[in-house]
Amino acid sequence: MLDIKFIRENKDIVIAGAKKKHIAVDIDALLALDDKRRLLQASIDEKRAEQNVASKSIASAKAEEERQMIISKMQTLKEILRKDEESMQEVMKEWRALMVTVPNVPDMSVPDGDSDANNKEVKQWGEIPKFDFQPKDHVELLLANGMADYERGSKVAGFRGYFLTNDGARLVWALQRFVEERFANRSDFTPMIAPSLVRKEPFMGTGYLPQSEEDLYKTQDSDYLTGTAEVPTMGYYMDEILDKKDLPVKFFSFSPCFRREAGSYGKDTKGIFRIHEFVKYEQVVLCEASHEESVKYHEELTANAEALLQELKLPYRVVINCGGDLGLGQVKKYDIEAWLPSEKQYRETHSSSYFHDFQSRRLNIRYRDETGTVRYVHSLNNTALAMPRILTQIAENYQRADGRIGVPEALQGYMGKDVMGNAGVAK
RNA sequence: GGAGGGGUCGGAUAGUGGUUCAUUCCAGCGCACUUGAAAUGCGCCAGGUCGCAAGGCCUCGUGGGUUCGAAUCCCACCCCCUCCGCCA
Repeated sequence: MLDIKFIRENKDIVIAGAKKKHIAVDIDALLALDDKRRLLQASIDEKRAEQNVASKSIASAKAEEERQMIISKMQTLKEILRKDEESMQEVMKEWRALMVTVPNVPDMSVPDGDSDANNKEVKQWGEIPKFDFQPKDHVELLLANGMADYERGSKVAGFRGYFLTNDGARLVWALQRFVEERFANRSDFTPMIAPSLVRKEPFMGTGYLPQSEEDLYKTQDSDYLTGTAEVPTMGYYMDEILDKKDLPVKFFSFSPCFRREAGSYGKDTKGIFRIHEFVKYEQVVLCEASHEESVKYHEELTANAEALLQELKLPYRVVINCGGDLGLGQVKKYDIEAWLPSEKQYRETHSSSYFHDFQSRRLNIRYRDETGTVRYVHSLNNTALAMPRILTQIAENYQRADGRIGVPEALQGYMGKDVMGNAGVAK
C-alpha cells in the first residue's frame, strides 16, 4: 500500500513505476475518486460537527419546547447525513479496491524488462563442474539412488507429489541442521517456527492477496496455507507499535510451504524442483524507515544466503530482477540461482527483496522514533534455505561417474558419510 | 462440539445512553533541584484524518442496527480466558 498523499503528490513517479513493473493501474481514476472522497468527508465532518453541538444543547436545554425543536431539526439533518454516508461507503469500496492494486515504485537500479529473461546478472561465484562422463539430471539421479519416489508420491499426493526416502530424507535433515546451526545461534536473528495455516489479513498485508489468490490453498474455514514463512512472520507484529531501540528485528523463520503453482502447469513437471509442498527457512527483517537501512540489510540478507551456497560449494550467480519480474510491493529483488548442469543454466534457490513501507502500511507495523514520531517500519526478506529444491542442485553438481552422489563437505558431519546412494528403494 | 466470562488511546485500569470533550496509575519525554544519578516537584504525553492556520472530524475488537445523541442498548462476526467433551 502506498500513501495516498504520496500518490497524489508524485503521480508521475507512481505511473512510471507501474509501467516499469508492467502492472496496469488507473492512477487518474484513483485520484478522481480521491477528490470525491475528500469532498464527501469534508461535508460529513461539517454535519457531524453541527450534530455534536446540537447534541450538547439538547442535553442542557431547560425548556422542553426548545429541546423538541432542536431534536426535530436534527432528525432532518440525520437524513441528509445518512445520504452522504451512503455515498461515502460506495466511494470507499471502490477506493480501497483501487488502492490495493497500486504497486510500489521500483528502485532506479532495477532494469527494464517484462520477464526473468531480462534479469541482469551482477555476480557469479564458483566453478561450473565439468564431467568426464554423461551427467544425469536430478530426476533420474534421486530416483536411481533411492532418494526420491515420484510414482508413489503422485499415487498418494497427486500431481507434483513426492516422497523423499533413504539418503533423500537424510540429506534434508542434514541440511536443516546445517542451516539451523548457522542462524539459530546468531545473536542478531530470532529463531522462529511460524504457522502455515494463516488468516487472510497477513496475506493482504504482505501483498499476496487479493492478486495471487489462485496460487494459494484455501481451507473451508477461509484460512489459507502459506507459500512462505514471510507471511506469518510479517504478521507477527501486525497492528503493533515498536520502539526504535528494538530495531532492526531479524527473524530466522521456519515453516512448511504450500503453493498451488496455478500458473505453471507445464513447467518443471518432473522431480522435486517445483512442488506443491516443501519446507523453507526464511530471513525476515524489520528496520527503521530509511532507504539506506533497507539497502544495507538487503545486501546483508543476500550475503547470508550466498555464504550458505559457498559453504555447500554450489556455483551460483546473483541477478537483479527486472521491473516485470517484481511483485506488487517489491522495490528491488535479487534472485540467487545455483547451477543446474542438466539444464546448463542457473536456477533459482533464493529470492531477496525489500519493500520499504509497502507491507508495513498494510499490516500497520510501526515504531516510535527518538522524537516520539510514529512511523512505518521497512521490511525485507530472503530465503535462507528451501528444501527439497536445493537437492536438485546438490545431486547434479555432486554426481559421480558411478551414478552415486557425493556429500558436500559441509554436510558430511551431519550425514556421517561422504557419498550417498545405492541404498535400495523401499519395496 | 457444549457452557460461561471478557476485549477501552504503549502496559494496566475507570466508565451501563447526553450535560468533563474517554478516568486514573505506570512507562516515556521536557524542565527544575543536583557535581552526576536516584528521589522529588511541575509540565507534556493515544493514533489517524482534513485544513495555511484557528480548529473540525473519526477510532473504546470488527461490521451493521436502534436513537436527535452509543464505549454504554440490539444483531452478526473475530479474538482471548475458564470449565466440560474429543484428541495428537
